[in-house]
Amino acid sequence: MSCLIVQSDKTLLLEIDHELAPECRRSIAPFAELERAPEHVHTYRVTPLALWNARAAGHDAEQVVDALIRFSKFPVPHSLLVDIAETMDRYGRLKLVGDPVHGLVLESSDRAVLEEVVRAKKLKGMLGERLGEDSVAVHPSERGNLKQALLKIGWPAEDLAGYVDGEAHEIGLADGDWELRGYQREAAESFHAGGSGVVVLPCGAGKTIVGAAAMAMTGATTLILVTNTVSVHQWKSELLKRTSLTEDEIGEYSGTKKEIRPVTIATYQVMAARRKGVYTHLELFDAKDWGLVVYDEVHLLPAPIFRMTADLQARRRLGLTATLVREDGREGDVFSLIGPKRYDAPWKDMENQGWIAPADCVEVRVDLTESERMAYATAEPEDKYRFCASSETKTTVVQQIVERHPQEQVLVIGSYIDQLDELGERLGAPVVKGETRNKERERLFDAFRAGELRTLVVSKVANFSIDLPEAGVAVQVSGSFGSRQEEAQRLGRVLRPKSDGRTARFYAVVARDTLDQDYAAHRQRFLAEQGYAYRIADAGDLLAGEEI
DNA sequence: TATCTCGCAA
DNA sequence: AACACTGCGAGATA
Repeated sequence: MSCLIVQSDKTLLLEIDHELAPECRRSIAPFAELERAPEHVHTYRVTPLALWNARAAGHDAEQVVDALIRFSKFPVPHSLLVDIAETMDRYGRLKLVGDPVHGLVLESSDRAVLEEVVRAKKLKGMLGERLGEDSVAVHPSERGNLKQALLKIGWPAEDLAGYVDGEAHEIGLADGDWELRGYQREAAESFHAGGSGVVVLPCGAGKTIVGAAAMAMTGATTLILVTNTVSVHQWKSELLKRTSLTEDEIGEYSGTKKEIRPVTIATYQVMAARRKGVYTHLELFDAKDWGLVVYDEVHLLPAPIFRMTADLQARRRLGLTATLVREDGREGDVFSLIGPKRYDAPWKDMENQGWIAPADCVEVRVDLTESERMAYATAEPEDKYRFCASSETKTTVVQQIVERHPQEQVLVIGSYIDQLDELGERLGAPVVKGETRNKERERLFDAFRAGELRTLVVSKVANFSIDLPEAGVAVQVSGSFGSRQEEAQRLGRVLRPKSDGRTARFYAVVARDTLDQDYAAHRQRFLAEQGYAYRIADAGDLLAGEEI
């Protein structure tokens, strides 16, 4: 009848072919993380961080328990339900509040918890004078570090200490031939009500516009931190288009320009740049009395920016991202330093509303040749992935795939330059890689956009370049080991809605029975969590002319 | 002053 | 565990 097996080790097994599976996935996604996603049964894990995010979003333990019981095939282990209730109850047992006399105070209605915390070695030096049975003073400069440390020892504090307003600066949304979409408004409102936190939206869903709406609601000077200079320019032009802000109210702070204006857009790199061990651009944080700090692509936030953010806890902070997963496992630091997840729009919901195109994902499995198999077996461990990912046979398969879609524009994406050069030659398509001059990139991207170029081969530049054109079909031939966010970004390249509503295709060409296959499985996890199922096809069938 | 090229860090 | 790509900043070139 039902589709879920709930185990006492906090793993959930979901039978994905079951008719209730999509509904079940949607119910458990807020508090469970996808761990493994093979063909028939997906494994989720109920993690503390996911439970706390759910809690911060206003879900209570009862809702979580209900979801598990509703979909479970067998009686749910009682110990697990107790554990979930207790874990969720840990969030907010401690509260950080502002105090007119002591500045910042950590308080708890549970004295035992406070005793435990006061004695914790990891919190040494962050706490001040004991104010009473249920409260202790906190050094204001330790607000961020304390939250980070409390999360690590399993007692995440709810931060109710409020924010400085910052220097007021009126920002309105521009009138024009556009409207804030429903989910964008909800996201901005949900952020504003929470004060700080993260908004998760798929690529192309208009994160910049959510940022603009949040800025309008805050009505204060804003510092926007972004990953690269292309993004600096994109934010600026988008803000000019969508808000009342004018050219001279928006500053660029990067390697080449150092403008500080009521709204300033800076790169992470310039902030993280050190000269002889000292950060040279810290003055930007104090240059204005910022009322809001926006962190674009928060899943890529570099370590030094985390450290600086720990000192900015009195300012409102908005994190924007398409995937909250970080390959370095610092999700907890995002939670404690930027804030909990305030809004999350699953990709499939966006698809149902027509904001992104439906996509058909196919994993094409290729056999290594006899000689390749031998070479793979004897290769040094550090060469193994590169070798199997760049198998000769893949080139022929990619050629076939491109021929199968004569009406579509195709992007071929990979990670190894040798392989891509070879592919470019065989397909008669230009290759855009790191060494391609900016002028040349622009020319090729324009030609592709204009439809003069049907096929384009791109390297890892696809991970950074925002003005890369979109396509109807993407073929991935190799990836950065198991990077989930890279996979998500690459799929994003085909998700712009098509004028006739047709489905996009995403092919991952993978060498069978090798490391390539293992990494591919790992990369697909995030997208599986979003409801994308990969069909598995055999390259032999494809080459024999069969429909796949 | 503007633009390019390079080494470096992450 | 390895590769590709990026931005910064400084020095060179015009």
